[in-house]
Amino acid sequence: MNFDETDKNLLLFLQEDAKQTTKELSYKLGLSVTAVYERIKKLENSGVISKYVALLDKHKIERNFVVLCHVKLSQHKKEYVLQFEKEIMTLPEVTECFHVSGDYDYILKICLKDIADYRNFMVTKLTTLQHIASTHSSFMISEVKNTTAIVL
Amino acid sequence: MNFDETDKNLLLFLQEDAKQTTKELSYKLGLSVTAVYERIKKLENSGVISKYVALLDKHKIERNFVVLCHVKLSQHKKEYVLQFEKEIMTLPEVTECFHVSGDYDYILKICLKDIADYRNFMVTKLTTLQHIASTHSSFMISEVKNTTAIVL
DNA sequence: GGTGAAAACACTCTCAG
DNA sequence: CTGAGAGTGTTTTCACC
Repeated sequence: MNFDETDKNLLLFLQEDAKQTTKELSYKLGLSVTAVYERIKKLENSGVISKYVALLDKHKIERNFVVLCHVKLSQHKKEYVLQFEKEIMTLPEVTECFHVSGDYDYILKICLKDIADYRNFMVTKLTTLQHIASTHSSFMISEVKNTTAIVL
Repeated sequence: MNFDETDKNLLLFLQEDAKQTTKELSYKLGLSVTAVYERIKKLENSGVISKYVALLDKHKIERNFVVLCHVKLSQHKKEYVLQFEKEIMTLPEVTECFHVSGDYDYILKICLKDIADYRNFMVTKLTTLQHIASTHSSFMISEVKNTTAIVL
């Protein structure tokens, strides 16, 4: 798909605040309401905009103890990889899990209440998974930048 | 703040799809439109719901080359830390940056088009920052799980 | 806490140009 | 792309359980 400057600006506005009305956006973009409406529908229907979501304040819901956990598997057999990934999917504490290159196989982002919950999670959930060779956790000290928006 | 089961379900629904009407939500929750409306307003006004955003498909916008980069500073002087964080904030390619405990000081998530853009970013942007001792990058092979929703 | 209804308003969506 | 109109959802208030 091809994006002109108006599309790029529109996508940035919607990534910052999805509850703006087409009227507000039409003013910011210098277009008519209908023109903006049709551009948004095109971006939605083509799948460029995948979904609209509410973001929560991690402090207010007591999930601001964030851990980035590196995981290494004992073997890279297809069966082991698939089983590990399947089990990770079911853990609500794990909000992100990326299969990566390098010393470790996976990097997980885990959102918890405090270090007691972290200990509980590691002992009763993560380390009970099969085929894990080792893990290495980094605790988040502060969130320097954390955006869902991608600038085009 | 205190959340009952209805609030928890409501927050989950809104984290999955923020464009649902209060009518749809009232049906799913077994409440009246007014009751749902007032709960949502309360969650918005208290800051539990911090914002509503559009999420984009990284493949469709050609930013699906994701790198998780570990950065170590040469010294932890307050001045160096603040300068590094300030500069990171201005880089649009960096969508997330966490100050963490452990061997490295920061973990960054960087979204780019391809490995050529990665090379360019490292050479012309990241490694030109002051006070960086070392970096270690892991390329994302696959996204096992990537959600913005936190289950309460 | 909750319901249901009514009214005013704003927005979405379609259509002719 | 624009402007206008019809349809729909939002928002508020109210009496009441």
